[in-house]
Amino acid sequence: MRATSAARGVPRYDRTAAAILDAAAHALSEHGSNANMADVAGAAGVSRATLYRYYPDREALLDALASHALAEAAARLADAGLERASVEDAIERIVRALTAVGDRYAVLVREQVEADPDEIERLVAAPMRAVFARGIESGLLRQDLPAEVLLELFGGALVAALKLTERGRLGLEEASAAAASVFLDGARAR
Amino acid sequence: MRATSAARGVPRYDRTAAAILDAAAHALSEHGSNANMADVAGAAGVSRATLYRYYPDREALLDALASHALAEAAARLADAGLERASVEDAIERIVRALTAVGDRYAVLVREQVEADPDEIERLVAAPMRAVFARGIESGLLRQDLPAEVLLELFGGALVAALKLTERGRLGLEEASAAAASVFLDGARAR
DNA sequence: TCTTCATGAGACAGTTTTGTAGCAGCATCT
DNA sequence: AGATGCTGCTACAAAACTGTCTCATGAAGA
Repeated sequence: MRATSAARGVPRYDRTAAAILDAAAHALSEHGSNANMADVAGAAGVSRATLYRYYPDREALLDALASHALAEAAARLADAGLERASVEDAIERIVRALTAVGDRYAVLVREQVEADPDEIERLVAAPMRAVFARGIESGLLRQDLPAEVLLELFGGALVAALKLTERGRLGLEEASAAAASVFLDGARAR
Repeated sequence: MRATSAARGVPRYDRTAAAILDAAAHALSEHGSNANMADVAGAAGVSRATLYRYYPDREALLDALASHALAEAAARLADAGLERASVEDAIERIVRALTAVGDRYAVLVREQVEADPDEIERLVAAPMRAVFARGIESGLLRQDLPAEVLLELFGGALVAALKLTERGRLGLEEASAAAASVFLDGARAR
């Protein structure tokens, strides 16, 4: 096929592909899964035909979007050096890392695209859960709730922070700080 | 006489309408907005034609569903006697009230149906915000965050509780208690 | 300048979903 | 039993969306 040879040699292809993906992420997180391919194309500033040239069908687009977001989140989490930080620091770093991916994260959550559950677990959920487990074990975090539950509640706080920023109620920094602070205080052992 | 005739004269229609709405809520919260009218009809145990007889189009169904959920949530909140309870009690009662509406609330959130924003504000958001404002003013809750922000974070905890139950990770009671406890501790003044 | 190639525009078929309509069966109420 | 009216079934038209294809244009690269 032509696409493969083009993708191998030409940087241009990758560049526009990424641009489309970026715009698509934005469009989809606004309109939800209701968004057409036409809507996505429009948001990306390309024609519908071009969109289909880059992503053969809707599924391909969603998959690419999901793995892109996952990769970005994973990269930021990996850079955060969670293992070497205190639990409290680690939690704040997670908040900053994931709110930064915000837009794309929201897409993944709303739709149930769920790139590859195993990859999500390995690259995102596991490192976070490890932090919580460490906190529980060390006695910093309350021990009456399993790490899994804390993880979910933490996710709720994250989503809330994103909503606050989307709504312009707070800046990203303030919202992240508020979410981290409230969650941490709530999760801390007495 | 009038009351009984009103209750007995139209009951059939209203009863099936309510039954359809109930099944629709269930089907929609499972399949998301991807669910067809056919799916909804199937879930409700009626034919597609009958579904359309009760709700002329998709929008009418969603609207009815939204206002039904809103009414239920509002009723439970009103019954909770939030003004007469302590802030801590009030927050726990809100959690119980809203997680009970769970299913239908999830539908409203996932899609952006948003019944009537004014009604939501008046019947749900305002009473809750009043509790938070009272807590802030009385010094029970932290004063570095506006009630609006606490409200959003609280919403995040609520959604997390619903997810935990949907996933079978915790029972509704446990999940509600965990969410209330973590949020309350996090929102409490030091 | 000349070639190459991505792009936009638009037509097109196929599928899914929506909403309407008619008709016959059946349950409920009198 | 008889009348009313709700229901399911089926067919149908219209719309929305998807995915494919062709062709002319214009910009980037040799």
